[in-house]
Amino acid sequence: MTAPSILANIDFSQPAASVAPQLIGVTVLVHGVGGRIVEVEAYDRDDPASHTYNGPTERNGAMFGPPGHAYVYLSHGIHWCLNFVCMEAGHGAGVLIRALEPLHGLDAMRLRRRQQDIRMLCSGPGKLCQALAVTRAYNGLSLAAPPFQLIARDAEAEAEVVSGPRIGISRAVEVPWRFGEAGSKFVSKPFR
DNA sequence: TGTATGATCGCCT
DNA sequence: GGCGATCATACAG
Repeated sequence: MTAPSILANIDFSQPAASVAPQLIGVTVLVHGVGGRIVEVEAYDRDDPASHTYNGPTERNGAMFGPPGHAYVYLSHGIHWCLNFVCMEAGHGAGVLIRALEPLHGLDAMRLRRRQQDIRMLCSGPGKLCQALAVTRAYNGLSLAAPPFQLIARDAEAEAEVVSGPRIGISRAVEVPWRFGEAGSKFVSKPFR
């Protein structure tokens, strides 16, 4: 059958802007290292700021694959960025994972980041990929199987989600598709 | 506290 | 050949 699109109680076959706020509070681990998601951004096919806006290419191919998989790309020739693919296969939407609250494997993260301050380990898309050792090798992999592990957020501890404009883009600047946990000290930039 | 800038490379025009 | 879904450092105030 088709790949599972429901992971950690989240249906990844929904639009990215619907999936994104639900991801706040979900724990993501790579080889057992990671933490709670506290900041994400949604990108859709009909979105001038999305890599998929102009259709499938070799780089963005994973986002046109099945939902619940990873899309990993290199930013500015330096930093890797991790996305979760949304909607049905062939659509081209995803959610950029921008920041985590580090919980598991802190020693490994500190070594990889060469940084002791816990707030500097995963407070940005490039930082968290370095902390979790995510590279192109993980592009297209299912989030339902190792090395990935998704853990649903605690139903009792519902996260309060706030939103605002996305960061570091030059088109569709005012679309409020950045989502974060209210009051979290681990986001890349505070929400206003 | 904030603005500016360099690093560095692959994708897309 | 231009330009990033970024980050760390170097300044200015």
